[in-house]
Amino acid sequence: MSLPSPDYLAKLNPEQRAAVETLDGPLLVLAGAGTGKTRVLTTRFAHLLLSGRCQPHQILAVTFTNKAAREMRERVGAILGRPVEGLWLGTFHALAARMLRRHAEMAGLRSDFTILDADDQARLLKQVMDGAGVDLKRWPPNGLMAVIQRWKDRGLTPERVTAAEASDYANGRAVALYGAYQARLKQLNACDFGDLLLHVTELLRTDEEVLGRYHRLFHYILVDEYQDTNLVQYLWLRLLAQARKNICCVGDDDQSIYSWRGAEIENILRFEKDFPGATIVRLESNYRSTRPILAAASGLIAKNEGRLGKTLRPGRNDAHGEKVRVVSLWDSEEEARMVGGRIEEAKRDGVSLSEVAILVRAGFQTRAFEERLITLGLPYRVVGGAKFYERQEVRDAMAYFRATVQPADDLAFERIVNVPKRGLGDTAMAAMHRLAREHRCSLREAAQRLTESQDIRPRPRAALRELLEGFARWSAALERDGHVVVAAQILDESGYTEMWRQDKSPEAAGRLDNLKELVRALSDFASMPAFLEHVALVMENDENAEGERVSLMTLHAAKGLEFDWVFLPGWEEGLFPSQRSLDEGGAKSLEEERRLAYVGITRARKRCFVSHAANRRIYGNWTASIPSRFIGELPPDEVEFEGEQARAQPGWSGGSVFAGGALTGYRAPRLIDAPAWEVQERPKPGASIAVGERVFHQKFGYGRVTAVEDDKLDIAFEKAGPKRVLDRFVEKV
DNA sequence: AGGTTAGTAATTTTT
DNA sequence: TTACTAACCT
Repeated sequence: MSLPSPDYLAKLNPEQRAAVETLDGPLLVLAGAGTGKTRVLTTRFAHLLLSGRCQPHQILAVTFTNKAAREMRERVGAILGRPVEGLWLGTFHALAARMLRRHAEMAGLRSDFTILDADDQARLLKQVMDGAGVDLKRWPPNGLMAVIQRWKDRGLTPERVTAAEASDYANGRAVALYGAYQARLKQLNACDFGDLLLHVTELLRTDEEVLGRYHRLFHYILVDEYQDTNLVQYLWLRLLAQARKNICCVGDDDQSIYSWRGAEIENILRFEKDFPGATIVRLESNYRSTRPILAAASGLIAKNEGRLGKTLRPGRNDAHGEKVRVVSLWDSEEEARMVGGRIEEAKRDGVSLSEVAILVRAGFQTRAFEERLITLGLPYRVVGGAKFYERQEVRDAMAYFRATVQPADDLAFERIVNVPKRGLGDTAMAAMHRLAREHRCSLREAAQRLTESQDIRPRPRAALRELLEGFARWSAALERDGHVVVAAQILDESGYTEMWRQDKSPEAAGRLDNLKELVRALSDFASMPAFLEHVALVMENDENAEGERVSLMTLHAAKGLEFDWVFLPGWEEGLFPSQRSLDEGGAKSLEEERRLAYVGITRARKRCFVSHAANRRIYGNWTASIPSRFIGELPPDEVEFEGEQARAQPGWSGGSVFAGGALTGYRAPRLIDAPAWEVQERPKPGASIAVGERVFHQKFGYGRVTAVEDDKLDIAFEKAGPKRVLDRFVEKV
């Protein structure tokens, strides 16, 4: 290939170009934040095709999100000047599902197997545990769910779980329960998300013939976000790459933030060992952020031990800019006011609100900011909240569709058999399950038998018969009238829409809208099963992205995004880094929290505000907190401190002290002399307490006020009984 | 069968 | 504080 550089290569910097043009053998591209990772990936894809190395269908390109897959598809198409078809380009799960459908019978499934979502999984596992006589109070199903998922993440079928990998959950019954759960899935012709990769990997591991077919098929493999792969995904990739060894993984060890979901940062750390002779290319030229922002992020992440090492340098000439600002505040309300005020200022200065984001550690933190933004009249959107396909009414409707198409889908049938209320209670359901067990048939067949027996009262029996007739009618109508028409018919004739019409709650109208939207969405698909597959794998979240709005989201949800202005509130010990995370994972988790902080800072193009509050309301009561150690780890020369001085914290590595102070204009005028976090007084002492209110007393605990006389209160304490106390000794809760 | 209440637990969630 | 679940009452 000694032709003059094609246009698409000329646009790359030398390191990017190396990443694109190193085509043979294993390649790891360490792509720092904002270094043009997507460009490299898509250009490489296009380059493979344009250089005549292979055909489109001979490339396996894997992403984690549908969004990333879509983006890659579009950008490759743009470079090639035409849409590309017949690609093996998609998420790990979508690609695994596609493979599994081809070989379903080898995994004990039919090719039309159902993919269960988290909710179905949980219900199924609970049933299995209940059936095995497990004490569900002592051993919550969620606990076992997590254990099983970790096993699946590690490529462990029940047979492969060794003593060393076993869990002491439910007195050592976990593996047996796992086996029972898998057996039940097979019976239902279903699999969960973890199974998609587990089954396929197991197949590739044990069947050379099948493995050989894929070796012949895939000439090149491309992997995005490699730092987030779990063990089974790694095994799957390694098996597929074994023969030709043309695997290119792109990722950033400093942005590995999903270990709690099974991701193993070790995958990327030991790439060179796993793939001998690998080339490593580092992308360190950052085109996104100003120099101070990069310096702050780099200084922070340098405190991590377990990393390959990489330093972001400004790739733009205009990369000077304001320092990262660290703001100290009295309490979380003041913090919300500060952020709101700053956003108003930014807006006045012409910054678009769609270029402003507030990134928090945990979902519940968004609330305080939402309230503040509402007060100020600033439009916002919360990214990653309840997703469309996870809403109750949508899931119910989906269950109706599933039960129509798949008569054996017990989970779907059970979900809606008494929704709307048809008078079927525990007795009827127990009878149905008993019949299903006796005849080894689906619940739907059992229900059929039940309507022919005298086991339940006439009223529920008639209602059940009507439902079953409905299913028969609807599935017959599918062919004739088309899935969109029938979908609407199902929701109407089942009484489901009517149920929400009768509902007086304020959400009812919205739910009816969602049902309409769902039926509309069906029209984008060729058939009902195609739609169900799409929803199971894609779970698209149509955010109301349009319009100028401040974005509110968790740090996790922000990975891969960028904004001109970024606010990072709540940098306090216990909250960020999260105490829970530290308790569970120790030093390793601390490093992951630090990576999360790094992800947060590197989202910012122009301005970045870190803040912490001395007092925060947690589960209703005020708690004092100290600044996050991460604040002390920011390189002091690259940040500017604002607000009340803080003493150096014991745990601070830098030992730096807040400089400056008293320039905020946001700080509440009190307690000027004392460092904010030494003060024991609660921000809201118990003013005007009325009869009937619940209060807390240091000595007597919680109680309810039964009478008020001047400053004296009669309180019925929950533990200590009735007492008379002075109002200043209690606080409202 | 279904609604009410008391008790309990509480991050992050690409598919 | 809220949200969810499991016993409890009607």
